[in-house]
Amino acid sequence: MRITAQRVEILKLLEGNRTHPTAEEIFRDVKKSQPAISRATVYNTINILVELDELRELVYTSGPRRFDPDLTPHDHAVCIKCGGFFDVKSDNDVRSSIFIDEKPFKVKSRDTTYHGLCQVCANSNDS
Amino acid sequence: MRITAQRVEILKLLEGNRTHPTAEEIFRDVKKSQPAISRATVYNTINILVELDELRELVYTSGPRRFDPDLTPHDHAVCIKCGGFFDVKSDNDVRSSIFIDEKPFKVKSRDTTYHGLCQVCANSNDS
DNA sequence: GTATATGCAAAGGCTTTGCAGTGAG
DNA sequence: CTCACTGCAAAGCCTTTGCATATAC
Repeated sequence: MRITAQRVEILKLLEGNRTHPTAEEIFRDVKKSQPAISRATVYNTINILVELDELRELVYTSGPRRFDPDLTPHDHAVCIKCGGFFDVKSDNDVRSSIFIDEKPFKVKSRDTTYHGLCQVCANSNDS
Repeated sequence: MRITAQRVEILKLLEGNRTHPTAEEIFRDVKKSQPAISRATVYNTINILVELDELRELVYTSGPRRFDPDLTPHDHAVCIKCGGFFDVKSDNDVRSSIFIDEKPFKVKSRDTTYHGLCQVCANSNDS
């Protein structure tokens, strides 16, 4: 994997990023320091990082993919009203093996997403 | 919600269906009994059923949406090699409330997906 | 009768691909 | 020097939308 100026900027932007950005958001932000960058480069780099397990692809329903550079085990919560995407501490261990019809399934990763209402939306009264 | 021949056939097809079909697969299968049905009708019906909580939209990464008419609490496992999609018994309860920065989040549903290798793929030796 | 559902085709959002040119190693 | 990466534009996949017609109630 070659180190290019574009990739350096993408990595800089992702480092410590807790906003769960979409590819489009990454593209928009990297454009500030790399005005000529193309979406293809962003998608290409993201896909390589996910492939290398250096970037986590989030798991949820609907909309564009979101990415998370935080590789420590944690879950996520999505507010069904405002769309907010939050980190949640895991309360159970990742099991290395589960059984399906008594046949073992070798777990590589586990993704848990809660769907519901965040505090702000739960307390607001608009329809 | 009106009962039309198309909807009856879609519901028949989904009833007891454990294949986690995509909209395209539902379209293809319903075509057998309703040759003139359009994708728009399938998508429309699916979306209404999901909205009414009569059909579960699965949560996983990549590819088209998959649907599950089994509304009892259970998790899923996806084989990263063959793409197989399996049901998994849940081993923990759905929590009705979690905390994010000490602020409550009202959980409506929880989705857990395991990514890994199914028994067949774990035992095969091809690259 | 009338509102809702249908089928079709077109458009839309997100992502990938093909290709010629560029630049890291 | 060479091969991987880039930017661009086009295409691709999945889904939604607009509209005229059909049909459940």
